[in-house]
Amino acid sequence: MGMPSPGSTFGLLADRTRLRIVERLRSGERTVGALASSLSVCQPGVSRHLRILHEGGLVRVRAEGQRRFYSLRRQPFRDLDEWMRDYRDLIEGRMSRLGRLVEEDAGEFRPSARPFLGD
Amino acid sequence: MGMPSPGSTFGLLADRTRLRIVERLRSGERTVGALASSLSVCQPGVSRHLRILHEGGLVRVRAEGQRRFYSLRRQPFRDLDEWMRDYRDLIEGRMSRLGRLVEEDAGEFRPSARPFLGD
DNA sequence: TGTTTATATAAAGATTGACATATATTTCCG
DNA sequence: CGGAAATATATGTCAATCTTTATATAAACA
Repeated sequence: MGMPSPGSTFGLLADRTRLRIVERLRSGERTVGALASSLSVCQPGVSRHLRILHEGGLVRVRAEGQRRFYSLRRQPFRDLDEWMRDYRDLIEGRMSRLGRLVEEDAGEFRPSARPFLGD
Repeated sequence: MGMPSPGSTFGLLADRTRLRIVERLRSGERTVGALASSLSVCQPGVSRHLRILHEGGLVRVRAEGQRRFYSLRRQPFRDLDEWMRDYRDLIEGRMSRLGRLVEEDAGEFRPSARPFLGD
């Protein structure tokens, strides 16, 4: 459990608030207060999520006086990108024969409670 | 809430078992039983996770007799790839000025319970 | 030193989510 | 038709997680 794997990164990004935090950090480092006010989330909430993100290796912190500047680390995103590479064939439509069989229906998608039966 | 967004996809992939299922499906469609035995997860468990994946739009189903063949849909992965595009600059080290300031430390990373103070 | 600002942690309640066991449904086959 | 195979659902339980409120720490400042 040294390096954060894509699997655990998914868990970090699965939370709505955390994802919004990460997207704010995409353009550069931010303080806790800046995040809290810009996201209209209470400060302890932001702190807690930042702690989780930090423990998960997604962000780093830099202290300057009383303020803490959080920013994204690149490694986990690099790992995510690497993980996605295995799905490039799927993404670009190049499927194995087995996959192609069902990929060709290409019909519209509609989620349903029942995988089948219901239209 | 129509199309599965990256955000919700992260939630789907956050679960260990579901991620393993998805990775099996990467090479083509599989039946529930095949997944259950190959992953050593009980069949109801696999069915349940497949239902969640289906409701989330990550997989489709094809019925053939008593068996159901599950396979990956490409759209959510395409969306994921698209989402990652916004992080390409970060991944490749091209950061905004603000980001670069902290990116340059490039020191080793070590998760800790306390974001600071510790070491 | 006392007060304000910025951030972290604690505690408690509510919600969600996973897992295992048992059972129902559908299809195949003799 | 009756049994077996494949898959889905229901239920009860347990653990993890999020949210809020209150409080603690730590630095800045007057």
